[in-house]
Amino acid sequence: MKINKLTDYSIVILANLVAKDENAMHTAKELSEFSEIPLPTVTRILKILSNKGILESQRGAQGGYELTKSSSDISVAEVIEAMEGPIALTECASDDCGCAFEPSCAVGKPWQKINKAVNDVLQNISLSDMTVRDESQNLLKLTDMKEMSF
Amino acid sequence: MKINKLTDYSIVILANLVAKDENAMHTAKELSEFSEIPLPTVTRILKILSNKGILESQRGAQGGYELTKSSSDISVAEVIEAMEGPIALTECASDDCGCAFEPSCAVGKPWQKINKAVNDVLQNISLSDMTVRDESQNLLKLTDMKEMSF
DNA sequence: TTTATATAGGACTAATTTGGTCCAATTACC
DNA sequence: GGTAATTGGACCAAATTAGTCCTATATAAA
Repeated sequence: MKINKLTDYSIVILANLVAKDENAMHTAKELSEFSEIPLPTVTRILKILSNKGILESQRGAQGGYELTKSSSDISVAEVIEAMEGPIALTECASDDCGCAFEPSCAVGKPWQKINKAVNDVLQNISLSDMTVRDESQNLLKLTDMKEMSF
Repeated sequence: MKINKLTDYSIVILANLVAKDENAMHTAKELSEFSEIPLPTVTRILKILSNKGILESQRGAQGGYELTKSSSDISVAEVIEAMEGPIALTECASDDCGCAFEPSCAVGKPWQKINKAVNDVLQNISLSDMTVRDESQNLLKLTDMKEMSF
């Protein structure tokens, strides 16, 4: 029932990218320092997001990553799907399960309803919504989150 | 983003219990055979559900488990929470996170909104809704679900 | 053209979580 | 007392996830 740690990180990283400058390029190193997440982990996440089309990458000097569209047009659902595949609470619960049993599936329909509803929730919150600054202009860092747990 | 297998099982087991006879006692053995889930796993799940107050247990001969309330009064959220704790997509995202950073938490609020919405969805589907029979009166068995995946 | 800077892709290991099983103890009915 | 059933806990195996590292490739600037 929880999203993966990497997925959690990815949203923190993206929110920080938006907070810094949504329209600029940012290197992995920069985002790593900013988010206080180890560089190898950050690069791995950025590669995934880039492959899935949420970020655009440019190699070489002056390269880096930038959003492919406005932060208000990127939903949390999109990011979660990029990181961990289709959003579904159970294995056999996606709309296009495609299995032979689907037409007569007894449990499928309720789960499909549930999944659709959960999906809707996540579709309707954008990266921009997730990017919040407090008064002191401190941006979200991972250490905050660690200390905040429990 | 997925519920645990055990949680998935637990809903199948409960749905089958409801389907058989919502107001009767059922032994672990009976539910195991009916759901085609191995007995040790079923007993483990029933113990958890019993500890969390969703089922009432009676030991000894003629004992077994029965629902503590009507299946239409038991939400899917309740079952998921019993099996795997509070429903929250991230660690630090429950309403009563209780940590020192909460008042100034930059990312908390959006996640809390998301979690609340997801919770609402799951609160509004009952065990009774999950118990569906097809025309041929065949009840849900685990084998169906296995074969249905992919 | 060389050098420094970045990402790309993939392999690999370690850590954690989850699933599944089993045993000894307890309770209740007949 | 014997049988049928749950209880609690320990335990191992399997699967997933997190995290790191290495080599290749691309680009910009000196």
